[in-house]
Amino acid sequence: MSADRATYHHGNLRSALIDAAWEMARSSAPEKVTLREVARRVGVSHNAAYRHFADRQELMRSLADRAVEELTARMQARNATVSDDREPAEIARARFKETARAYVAFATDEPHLFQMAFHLEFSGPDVVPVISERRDGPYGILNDVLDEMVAVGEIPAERRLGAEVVCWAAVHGFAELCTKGPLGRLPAPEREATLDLLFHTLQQGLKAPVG
Amino acid sequence: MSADRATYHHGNLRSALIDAAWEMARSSAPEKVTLREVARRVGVSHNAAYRHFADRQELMRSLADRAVEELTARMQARNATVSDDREPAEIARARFKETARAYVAFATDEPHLFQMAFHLEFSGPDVVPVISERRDGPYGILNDVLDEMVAVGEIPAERRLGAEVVCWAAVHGFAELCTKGPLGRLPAPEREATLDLLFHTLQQGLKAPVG
DNA sequence: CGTTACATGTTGACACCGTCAACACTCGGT
DNA sequence: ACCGAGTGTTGACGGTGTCAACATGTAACG
Repeated sequence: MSADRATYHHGNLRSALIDAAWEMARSSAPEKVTLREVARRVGVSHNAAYRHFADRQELMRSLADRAVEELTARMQARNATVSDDREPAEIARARFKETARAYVAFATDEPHLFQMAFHLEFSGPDVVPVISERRDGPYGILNDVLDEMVAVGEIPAERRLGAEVVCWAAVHGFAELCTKGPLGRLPAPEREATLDLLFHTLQQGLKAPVG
Repeated sequence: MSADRATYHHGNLRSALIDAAWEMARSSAPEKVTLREVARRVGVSHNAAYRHFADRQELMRSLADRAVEELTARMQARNATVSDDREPAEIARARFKETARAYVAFATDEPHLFQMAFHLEFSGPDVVPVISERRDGPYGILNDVLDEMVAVGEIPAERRLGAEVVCWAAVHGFAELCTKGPLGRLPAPEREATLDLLFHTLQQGLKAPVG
């Protein structure tokens, strides 16, 4: 009865818990997000969460899903900024760069959420099953962008297979090194320059016929 | 005095603790490595560790250092297997591939240790300061390999700057996706094939003059 | 309208964790 | 022989996730 809410029942505690946990996860590492503290912030007793989540894992998985959605949204948003009054090849390259930049920007702007999105334990077993055919989420956007690169002649069709994994690995690795790795204290301008180098390497590398 | 050891003083508890923690970290996620359980395994009371480590963090940092050393050793070992009775360019390419393969193999064979090695919180602030000039550790090996690639004509000298970051990001990202990401359930043969694709893309991409 | 079933929130307990303070033992130098 | 520093132990504290038992509000059905 320490609650300062009007009714005994909260109304929609589930989403309130997720929201509070989300704010918490934004400024702390995932493992610091604690069931009891979340409950405290919502003004509800510890254990109230157990009526809506089987255990802590399930709450965290919700956050992970939300983090992936957020990442997707930011990639899409940046993708949409590419003006289409240029030649197709240039547009395709711009889309490639911008979506990848959004990916890295998310990692550096919201390192904890980024970490969350790729916390294996939390993200369900269905983010991308093996080398999925899924076309939604970050993976789907990347696939679309690469398809456009092929359509536009920037990548030969026979190099398309597996290109999404190569690109994802490269960009994800860069983001990871910026977030938790030795590139963490790299100033933003140098980071951008290095990222451009990465783009250049990928684009050129994907043109060469497979030997 | 629940200890089953002969003397009251252990002898060299510090390294015994590290060893026990190492074995534990090998089969569990870093956050599951617990001071009390480590002490239990060594047959010493909880809190005994505090005579040798300021706190849990310090123990974990020791493990992270050791993990980086282990990774380095495996890369070097694999590097040494490259026979040198071929033409220089081929040798350089082989070294490039083998060290990177060792990196990924470490990640897939010992996912928890790999995770440990790159746990920002644990690894000291000196793994690679910014874009370091350090030549030891995995970063050093990579730099050596790339220098050889330049010396042998596989990479033009003007593309050398930043190449180590690009390669590291790509390989690290691939390893990361195999360990904690959506590539986790990718069968080994396909993983190798995709990794070869990554090598090819990097090698070709690093040849092209920077635009 | 009244009662009963169910969903939801609370309380209290348990085992585990990291950490601190106080105590106990051992050993090396005097 | 003794003392002090170094090392290991005990016990406590607050924090955590989780379970079981309980309380309360809501809705459905008579």
